[in-house]
Amino acid sequence: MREPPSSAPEGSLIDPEVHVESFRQAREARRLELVEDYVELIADLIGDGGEARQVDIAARLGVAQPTVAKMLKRLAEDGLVQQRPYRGVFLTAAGEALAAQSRERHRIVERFLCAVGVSPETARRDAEGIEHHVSAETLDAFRRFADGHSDA
Amino acid sequence: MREPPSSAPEGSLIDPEVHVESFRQAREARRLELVEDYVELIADLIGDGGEARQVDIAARLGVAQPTVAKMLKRLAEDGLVQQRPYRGVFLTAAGEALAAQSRERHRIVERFLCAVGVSPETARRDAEGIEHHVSAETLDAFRRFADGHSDA
DNA sequence: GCATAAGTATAGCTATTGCTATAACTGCGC
DNA sequence: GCGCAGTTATAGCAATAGCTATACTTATGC
Repeated sequence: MREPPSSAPEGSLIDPEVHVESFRQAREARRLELVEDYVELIADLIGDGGEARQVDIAARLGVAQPTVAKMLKRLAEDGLVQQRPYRGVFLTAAGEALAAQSRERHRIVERFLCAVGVSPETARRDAEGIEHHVSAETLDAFRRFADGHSDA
Repeated sequence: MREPPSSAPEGSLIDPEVHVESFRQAREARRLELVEDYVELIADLIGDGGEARQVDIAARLGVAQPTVAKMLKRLAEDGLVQQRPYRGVFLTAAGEALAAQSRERHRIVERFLCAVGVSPETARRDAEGIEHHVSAETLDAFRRFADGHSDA
């Protein structure tokens, strides 16, 4: 009692393959969000005070210290950070690279939001979530726009 | 060997409370993402073909059918959908409301991305992830911008 | 140098979201 | 009305990300 949807979609539904790909991309981004947040924050903490302690990371992220410890173990397995027991945590070359990239993207998104009229506080908070879902092409458009409207 | 960070932040670090709040908001958004995606998709499927079957939802989302079944049970517990065993799934009034809101937000974000010069395909894919992290204020800015540049 | 405070590690729990495999049910053809 | 194909339900597993409680290590003060 269902006609094959081969030719004419009768509603607002888009191509299933595109749909799947969009969701797949969103899931993938969600998986990487936390990793990027951690690496970005560790880079900031090291840049600010010379070291990144678990308690500081936990306080910044708003989570408990064991949660951070577990995550750092995973980041170490992924080769992004290096940790010495009971000592601080450092970024590997790969970690530095990812942090730099994340920070740059974050900065562009935040600046862009301000450029389109969002208040600085909201821009900062929304950028934290949006940055992970911005593709290279969109980031490029954001950068161009922000550059062109930096003082409007 | 660490001075108290009471007065002057010497690096690029923002106020810890703001930091925590940003991450908390991002985590909260992440928790709601899936729910909104499901409800939005169910509304689309019903609007398109009159019914939303688990296999169709699974095919669109790119996940397995049992994953959908489990999620629908949760949505039913949350009062967003109503399901009859071995029959289709329907949206409750609350589900309809959430779907309408999600769809509207999705539409605005996608339209906005196109307005700033992103290609339609990329706009569609990025919107799927971005929409969940856009606050009311930012959405308003997006809408204003898209309305003013609909044909530029 | 020893006690205490601060920071880190570990154990064990929960919830979420994905999977595969398989059982149960519906509806259709014949 | 029986069987088979399609659909849904259920069971059980894994990974992730959070938590509390507690043990361990380091560093500091005296």
